[in-house]
Amino acid sequence: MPGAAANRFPTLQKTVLFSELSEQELNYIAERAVVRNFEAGQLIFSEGEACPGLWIIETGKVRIYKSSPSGREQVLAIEGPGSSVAELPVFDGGKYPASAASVNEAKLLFISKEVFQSLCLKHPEVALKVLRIVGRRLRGLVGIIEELSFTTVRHRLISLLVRMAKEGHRTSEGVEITLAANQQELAAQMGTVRELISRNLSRLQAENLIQVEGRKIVITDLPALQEAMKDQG
Amino acid sequence: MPGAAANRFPTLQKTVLFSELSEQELNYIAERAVVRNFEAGQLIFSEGEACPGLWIIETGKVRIYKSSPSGREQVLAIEGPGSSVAELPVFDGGKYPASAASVNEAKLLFISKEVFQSLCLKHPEVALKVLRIVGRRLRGLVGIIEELSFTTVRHRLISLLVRMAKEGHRTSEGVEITLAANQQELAAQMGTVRELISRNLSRLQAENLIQVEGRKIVITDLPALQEAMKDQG
DNA sequence: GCGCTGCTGTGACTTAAGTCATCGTCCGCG
DNA sequence: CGCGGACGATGACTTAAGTCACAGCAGCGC
Repeated sequence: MPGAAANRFPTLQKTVLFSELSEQELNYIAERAVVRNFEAGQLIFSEGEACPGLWIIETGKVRIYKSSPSGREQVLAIEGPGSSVAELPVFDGGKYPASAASVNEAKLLFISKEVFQSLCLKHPEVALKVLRIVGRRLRGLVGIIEELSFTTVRHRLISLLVRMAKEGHRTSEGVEITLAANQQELAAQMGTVRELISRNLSRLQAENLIQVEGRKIVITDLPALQEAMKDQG
Repeated sequence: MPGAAANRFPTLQKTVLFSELSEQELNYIAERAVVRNFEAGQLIFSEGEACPGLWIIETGKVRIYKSSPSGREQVLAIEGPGSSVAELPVFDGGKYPASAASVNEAKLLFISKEVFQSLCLKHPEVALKVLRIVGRRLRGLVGIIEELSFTTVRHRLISLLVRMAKEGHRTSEGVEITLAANQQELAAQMGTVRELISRNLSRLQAENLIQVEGRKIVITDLPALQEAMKDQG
């Protein structure tokens, strides 16, 4: 099936993990990878399951999260095309530490851990790449811990808005940004509940720092918003 | 200095990371490693500093932690002899994501990232070992996030006591354990403040679940203690 | 013994977080 | 048009977390 392999080729090449491999090696992987399609919100794997291999995202976004017995969720990361998911449990032989689900419609490649491990042994650069990626992931987790442990929901929300402001577009009123998700999801991303998102947005609006119109938010006073973040560090 | 190298040899051999290397290779590393001694509580590196290499613990314990502007601390991990510290930032070229300090008197080996990276390229098994260790670390961090995000201080404290109970020794009164650190440090390990540790210990005692005598704690009713953990999710 | 220091216990209080219930609005669909 | 579902706002309340201040008590040095 060289045809099928050729189809997957462009994705693999774009994948950070494999960017330095030769065409031949990419084909080797492509022939051994399995494609799977997921519809929006579909579960990819669950926390606690044995981990048979790793996933490469071809299209769509994937949400990696923990859920509590009481139904609350904490998002650990959201990954997009070219990223890999579950690189790590592949190596220590343990279970998945968290669950993953597609955010929207998504197409993923699955690579068994045997194939991947032998690839790492043959091409040590790949292993180093994995380490680099995992490094980024670890930084992300440490950041979450820092926020959970030291800051308030208000602080985390402002922090998100300020980060988004960098990519929003300026208007005469201020910087305009659009929330990518509903409040339930935002809450999961900052480890709290929906109501607190709603309340804090209202409060920021009452303080004349932002203007909320549905998911569109105009940051009317960015400097003051950043200042408000420092207040209760 | 073959003599100096020989001195470091036993440690390297015991190090999880290098357990599969030949004597020759261990010597290669030993000759390029630098020994450094730290007194109790001394800073090894600070969050945000550039990361010139990784550390191997020969003796003593090392505390990896984040600190907040207001002075609070959150412990991410405590590592003992044979463990490595800062394996990860070595690879992605970034800064240290957290700080590290010796808990007690400690002796560490320092290996520059150049030496270590070339070692990984020459011996892919080492890279896989690193990945395995990093996997464990990542699980630890995810566990902290889960606790911070879903549970109360009371829950975390009970959880710690129950874990320690496995290694405590039985008496006629119950299982006896000894806290390894003062309350300030316990608080840092569970991401809270000293007062809450004190209060929660008192409360558990008032509920007849434990008996506190300084740092010695007798768990008089282990099953009930475990039950109390389930109560508030 | 005296005073210093580090550690702990606790009261009194403030504030953040979370829960529960309710209501309104928008939107799609039969 | 009217119904239902998803989403968001919000009031009322409970509880956990954190802050501040202070007191008590071992242990140590002089």
